Amino acid sequence: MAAIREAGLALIHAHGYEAMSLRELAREVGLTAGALYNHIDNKQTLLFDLIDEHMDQVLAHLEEALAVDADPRGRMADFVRFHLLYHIDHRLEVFIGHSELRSLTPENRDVILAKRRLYEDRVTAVIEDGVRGGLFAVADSRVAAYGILAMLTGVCTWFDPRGRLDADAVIRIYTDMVLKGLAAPSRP
Amino acid sequence: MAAIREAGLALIHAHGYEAMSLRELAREVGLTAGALYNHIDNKQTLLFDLIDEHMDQVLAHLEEALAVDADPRGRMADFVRFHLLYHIDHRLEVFIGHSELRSLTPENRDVILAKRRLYEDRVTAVIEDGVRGGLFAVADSRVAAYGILAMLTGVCTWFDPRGRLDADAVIRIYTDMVLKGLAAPSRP
DNA sequence: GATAAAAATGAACATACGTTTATTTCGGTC
DNA sequence: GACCGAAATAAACGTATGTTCATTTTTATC
Repeated sequence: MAAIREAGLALIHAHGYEAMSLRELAREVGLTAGALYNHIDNKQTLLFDLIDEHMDQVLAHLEEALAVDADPRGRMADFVRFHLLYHIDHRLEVFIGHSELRSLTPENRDVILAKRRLYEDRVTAVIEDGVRGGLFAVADSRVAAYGILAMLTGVCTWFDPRGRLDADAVIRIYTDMVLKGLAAPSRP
Repeated sequence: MAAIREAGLALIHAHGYEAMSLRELAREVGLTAGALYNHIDNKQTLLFDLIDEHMDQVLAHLEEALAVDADPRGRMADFVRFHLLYHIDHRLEVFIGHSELRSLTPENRDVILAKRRLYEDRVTAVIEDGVRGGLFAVADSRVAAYGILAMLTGVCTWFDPRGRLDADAVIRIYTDMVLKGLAAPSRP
């Protein structure tokens, strides 16, 4: 049931997974605690499903976003736009996907980390493409990818849709910084 | 008592503030639950003190790090080195300082956010200096500061002291990306 | 070695936890 | 309108929560 997933997301975000109570979640969706178990397996599976489905979604949308452009600079710009827009729209999932890795079963955590590595691999590959073509120059493509990912994901902590800057302005600023940060020194 | 603060840090990191138990904290330092109250005011104040003292420390060390160099490029490089080294050494505090803002009293949260703003202001000022001098070119110094801060702070989530790269290598890579990302187009 | 201050104890407070279970209610199909 | 599977209920399981308090133990000063 979608209402349970949504309320669960909000409650985990507000209290942390361990401290969030299934009784409060049930109350929030108009059920009693026991009745929840007609819709979820247990608390741990609820957390895992929330994060896992988010990972599947973001991976699928990433493929779409990267399929548009052939040039590494264009692909990187497409990626920056996609990552910012998607993460602005899914702040709770992103927060939980990082802070509650600790609460996952080792097996469940491994599943999520493998999917996250896939995401990082795709970004790293774009950078490596650019390096091979002489457009980018970085000492380590993977660390560069980590840096860019952290920088972009950081919008989740401060972006306000009704703030001084709208999403497009942020995208312009970040795209400029990322492309300049990766760029090879221009030939004279 | 330092042992309480250290164990509290580890327990909050492992379970989240709400779910961490004072009884377990007491057990960890060889006390009974009630005896804890000879050393701390209450659970909330323990959390606040942990974060607040971290903020004070990082602010003080930032001032030292920024006092060395006059040139904006040098100051930014100094900042990148400092921020990376300090955050690598204080991963638990950094994690809690972000993820457990939600668990602070509104008044306590405001205190922390004000200190964080001071930190951001200092970085923003360095960027603005560079922009004024024509060395840097960014559309918005504050957003650029947010981006750089998130990028650097991200090391906390993946850096492994015994991994493929040591801290100095990471510092070189990030310093290069940051300075290039901020740089004004070179004059012909 | 008495004394005073500081620290530790264990019990108590009312309340909450995730999950299971036997039982009742609900929705929709013949 | 009987029937059946799905969904909801209330109660129960043993255990845990932050904090207070009267009492006992430890520590250090003269």
